[in-house]
Amino acid sequence: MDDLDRTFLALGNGARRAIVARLAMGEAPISELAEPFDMSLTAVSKHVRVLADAGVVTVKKRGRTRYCRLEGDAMHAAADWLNDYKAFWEDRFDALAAYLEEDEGP
Amino acid sequence: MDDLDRTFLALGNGARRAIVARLAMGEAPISELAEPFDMSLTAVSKHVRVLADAGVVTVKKRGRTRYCRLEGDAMHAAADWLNDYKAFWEDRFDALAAYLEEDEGP
DNA sequence: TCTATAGTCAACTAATAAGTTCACTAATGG
DNA sequence: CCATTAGTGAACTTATTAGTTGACTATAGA
Repeated sequence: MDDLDRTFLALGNGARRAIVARLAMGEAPISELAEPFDMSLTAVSKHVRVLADAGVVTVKKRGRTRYCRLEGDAMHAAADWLNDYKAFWEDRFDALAAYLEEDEGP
Repeated sequence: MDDLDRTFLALGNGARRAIVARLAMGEAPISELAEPFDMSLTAVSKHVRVLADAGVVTVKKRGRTRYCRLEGDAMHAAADWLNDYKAFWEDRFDALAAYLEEDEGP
């Protein structure tokens, strides 16, 4: 499994995307991330680990609290991958053809 | 499981992303998609089904052949979701703050 | 020091994913 | 008609995911 696999799989879950959305507003402890969910803290902690393994978030311990924050790089890579196919939702097939010929393709 | 879940999960596999890359060059039958893989046709057929269930590709039967082609909408939605967090890889936290205040947030 | 808080770890269950093989259907071409 | 090609379906294995509970560690605060 490669990095992109892990990133896309991490984002393929609504709870984890909600965590990402929350962290976009600023770092937060795991227990705070867990509040909106009808789910054990353990379960949320596992979701955070999936995001962390994918590099989408980093976790830092201060005292007894683990603070999570969003890291852009993994999502950037995923967005870059997707954007190679922009032509398919923008009716710019000419641009895609040009892109594909320029190199080995996406 | 919602649409975005299915799309991200579908893309969270290298073989399926390779299929998407191939289809960006034009539609292709499943047996042609299978050629580069060291995998049974049945397995590739299942990968195509995962992509189709996510709306990433459509499959049309002509004669005994199923032609697959890329559909932009699902990937577009995924790219849109990711682009809401662009500020995290572009050091434009001001822009994100503005975005988050403008409405309910991402 | 004692208690509450923050979170992890281990063990378990139930569901889903990724692959296989084999049997099958449906269309093509000679 | 017959063999080949294209692909599906069912049954199976193995691994992973998502969640649970209960016991545990570590820190904070009165």
